[in-house]
Amino acid sequence: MNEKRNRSKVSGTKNDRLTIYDIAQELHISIATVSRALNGKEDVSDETRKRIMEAAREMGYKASRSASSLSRKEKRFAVLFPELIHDYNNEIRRGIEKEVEELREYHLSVDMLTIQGDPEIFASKLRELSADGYDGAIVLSSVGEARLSELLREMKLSRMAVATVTTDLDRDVRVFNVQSNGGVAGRMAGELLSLLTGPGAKAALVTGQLTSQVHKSTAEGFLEEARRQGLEIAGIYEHYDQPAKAYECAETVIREHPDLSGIYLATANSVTFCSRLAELGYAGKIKLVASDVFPKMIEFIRSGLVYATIFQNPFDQGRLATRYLFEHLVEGREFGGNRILLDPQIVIRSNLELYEKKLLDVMSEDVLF
Amino acid sequence: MNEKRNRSKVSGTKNDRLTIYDIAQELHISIATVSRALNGKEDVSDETRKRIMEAAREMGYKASRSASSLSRKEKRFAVLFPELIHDYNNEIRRGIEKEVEELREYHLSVDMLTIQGDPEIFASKLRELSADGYDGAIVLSSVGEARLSELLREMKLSRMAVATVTTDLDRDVRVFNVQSNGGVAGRMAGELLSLLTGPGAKAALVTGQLTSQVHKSTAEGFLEEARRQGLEIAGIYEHYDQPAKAYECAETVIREHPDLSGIYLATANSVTFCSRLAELGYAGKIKLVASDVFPKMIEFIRSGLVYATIFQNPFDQGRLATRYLFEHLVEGREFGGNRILLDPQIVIRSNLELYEKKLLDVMSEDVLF
DNA sequence: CTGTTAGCGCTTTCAG
DNA sequence: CTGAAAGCGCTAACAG
Repeated sequence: MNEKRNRSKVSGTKNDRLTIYDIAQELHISIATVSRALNGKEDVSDETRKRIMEAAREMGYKASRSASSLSRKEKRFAVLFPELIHDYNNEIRRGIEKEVEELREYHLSVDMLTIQGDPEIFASKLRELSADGYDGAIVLSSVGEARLSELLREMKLSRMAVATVTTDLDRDVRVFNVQSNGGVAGRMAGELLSLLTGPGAKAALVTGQLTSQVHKSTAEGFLEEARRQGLEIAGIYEHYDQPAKAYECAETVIREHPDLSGIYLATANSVTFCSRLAELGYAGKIKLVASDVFPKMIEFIRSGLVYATIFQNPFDQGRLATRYLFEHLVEGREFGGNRILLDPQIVIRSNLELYEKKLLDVMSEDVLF
Repeated sequence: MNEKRNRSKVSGTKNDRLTIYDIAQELHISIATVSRALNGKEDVSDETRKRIMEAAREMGYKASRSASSLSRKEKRFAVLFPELIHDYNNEIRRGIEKEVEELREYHLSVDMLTIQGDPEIFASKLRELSADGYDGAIVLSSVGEARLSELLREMKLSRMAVATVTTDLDRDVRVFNVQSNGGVAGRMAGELLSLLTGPGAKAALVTGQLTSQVHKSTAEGFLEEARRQGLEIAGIYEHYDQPAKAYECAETVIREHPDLSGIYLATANSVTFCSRLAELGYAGKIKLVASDVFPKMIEFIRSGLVYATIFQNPFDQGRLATRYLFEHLVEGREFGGNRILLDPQIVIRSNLELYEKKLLDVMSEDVLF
């Protein structure tokens, strides 16, 4: 059979690796079959496949990523962005691009697509990609999570794997989701705000819209911690990420609660709100805790208008989603439909520079990777 | 010459990669020579080497890590730990082990050594390893940075690359160093403490010993920010990481400054200090900001004895050092003798669970890598 | 459904 | 100092 194999002869390579040759030998079959079985290809009898899988597990076989990516066909996936690219999404994109660059070494190619923000169009694009033989897709849909889930469920994308970042779909139509740990972020904001205003003070929550799952858990975390800290919640305001609404919202909030001590701005798009608040002369008076770090926010913190912001790590979200989808596609890594939550971080003036640096392309390489 | 090469024929592999074949062809030499030159092997004439390097650069050649690690001899390096393994070093070790496991795929093998903490012994061990053909070493020496630097400079470890974590050596005797951004950590502590105590309050700094470079920059950062925030610095206390000294130190501090409002505990080994302070009845009275997260510290924060702690990410320090040393060894990545500084993070009660989880082996996979 | 075989891109003997 | 050739471990045609 595989007689050509004469181990322990050449190269300085140490000879201890367990390969498909070993398991083929053990089972008296060819390496090709082993390879096929291990990669879940169709053309293997159930019987044989079972024996192979079992042997592999028992012998503790672990495929060599190097060898496989050297011979494998290129894996392809697409990234679907909604049309509206704001700072946050842009950071996610940068994270994806960064990781893609590293994974090119392993024979991955990725196409970035911008899609008009309507669940129907997203769905049909996905179906098209699937038909075109794409192996996977990362979806960043801004709206219509429920509707899109429904559509995807109906069409059953043959073999294409879908992952989501920040915005999520139903568990059964995607492999995994990566987002920030909203619950903890909300609680951190609550704790900081209470520290800033003192106990028993009056605080408000300003957010995008609560129908979004991420925003909802952030809000819940905040309210929970606020309660714990004895903050009085004056109200919850949604501005639907529309500047006009946010502008108006700022006025409404202070009109309704002239004695307000603090506000948690739970979404990244609160610039207008902040600016308006400052215009109205509330700069130092109301303590602000915000979300994320983007150029405008850096100014706000530096000037003291905003005391702290909770960084949600969009860059790493993109990066991780890319890597995980790759591992799923190539190595069959499973995620059980789980959400992968990244740690939010507190940014105040003294560590602001670290996050400012991340925004530039400097990136200084660190962590992680 | 390399006639066996017939590109664009087989496999589904896309055909666009620039390989050593291309550059060999271009220069009318063999791929073996190209490979040798690119890897800095001895046996290549200066003339040829120069031509090859230049061609490679011009053509934008980038070696395939997969292909190389598939054929390469195993790279070996050693990790030298000081005898005293406390929580912090242990986390570094875990980080190293984690990364080593991932890099085994790329033919890396690592030995962990525990060394008696004396510069002379460290040096002679390093010289021995170098003679044994080790390609690199990561050093975590606890004391005698200056002396060890001197010894290493004298002996000139043939070709072995040395990297350091946390504790550093002189730039010319190691390739790079990884540590936490002490300066920023100190400033963060300063800002938080000032927020907790209010402006103009009296605060003290308690640290291990200031001869260590990391601790020194942390202290400087703290003092700078304290000044900025208008904190009055009552004093700087060193306890040399000795429990007995720390115990005593707690008493000294409150005796000398009964009106103290806050303390920054700048090193990880301040448990005794904290406990003693609590015993003396100063639990709620003096605001504490500490360093790092380890089991005992988690309790302190949960109970409110310590308000915040600055996490210095030892796990990632170990991990990154390992990866970078690997990249240096295998891909010739250069660091210009630089320090690689990781971002310190603020831990308060509401995000404590995230860091607690990191300590368990759960690690939940996230980031980074 | 299974086996044979030709590489992926690179490094390392082994001969000159 | 340089070249030829044999693999590293795996996958993808291509035959059966």
